[in-house]
Amino acid sequence: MALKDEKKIKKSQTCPFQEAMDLISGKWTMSIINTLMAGKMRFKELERSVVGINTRMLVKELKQLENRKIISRKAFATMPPTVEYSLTEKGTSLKPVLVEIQAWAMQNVV
Amino acid sequence: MALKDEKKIKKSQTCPFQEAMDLISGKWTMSIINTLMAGKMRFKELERSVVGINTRMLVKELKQLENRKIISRKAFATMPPTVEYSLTEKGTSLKPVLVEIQAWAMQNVV
DNA sequence: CAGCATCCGTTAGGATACTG
DNA sequence: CAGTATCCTAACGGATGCTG
Repeated sequence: MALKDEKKIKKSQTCPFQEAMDLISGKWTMSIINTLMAGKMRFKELERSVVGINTRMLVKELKQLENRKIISRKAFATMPPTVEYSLTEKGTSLKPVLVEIQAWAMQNVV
Repeated sequence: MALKDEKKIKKSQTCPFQEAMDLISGKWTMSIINTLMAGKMRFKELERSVVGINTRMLVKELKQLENRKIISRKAFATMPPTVEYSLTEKGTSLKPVLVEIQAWAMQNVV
């Protein structure tokens, strides 16, 4: 059976900036991307690394990020299954954004 | 009477990064900040500049941003009333973040 | 392990009428 | 003009059990 929580990619956003914000928004999105900046990671690893997230949210985010070509998913037909997530070129290019947010956070939220 | 939609500042976030993300997230937040980068603006001006937003959302965002010291509000006892919103030092310091997001948006979302 | 399904409460966001 | 109030819907997010 198909998925229940099928993702609906919001089309027809106004400007690219809004679309970017739409992507960046989301409680866990940037944390996941940030975590993946360190290198590829398996599902369970991510679940442990991104403190506080739960399975459903992680699955959801990963799917959305995959759809948006921010991350890529590689599954291996092992038993038990192995799935590796890593940033795409597009995903990696978010690094400067991440850096600036972190810099701002350190200086201001303290 | 007090406000109905009283803002509840989410306390006890984990790390500063999460807090920053919590601030940045929000459909209109960055657009408003971006608009205010150009200089101080009145309520109605903002409502017109931030395309697609409605009164309730603008009020809500402005209040939240004021609470977080990102913008400052100056009201003048004229008739009809005049209220000017402008970025604080803290708000202006978000400029690099904005720049990076926009750069990324232009390159990737196209 | 990787993940989908289900139940469920909370928040975000939208439309719009109204007031000092 | 600068908001407030009210009504509503759609996402977001959390907990947890189950399966190939």
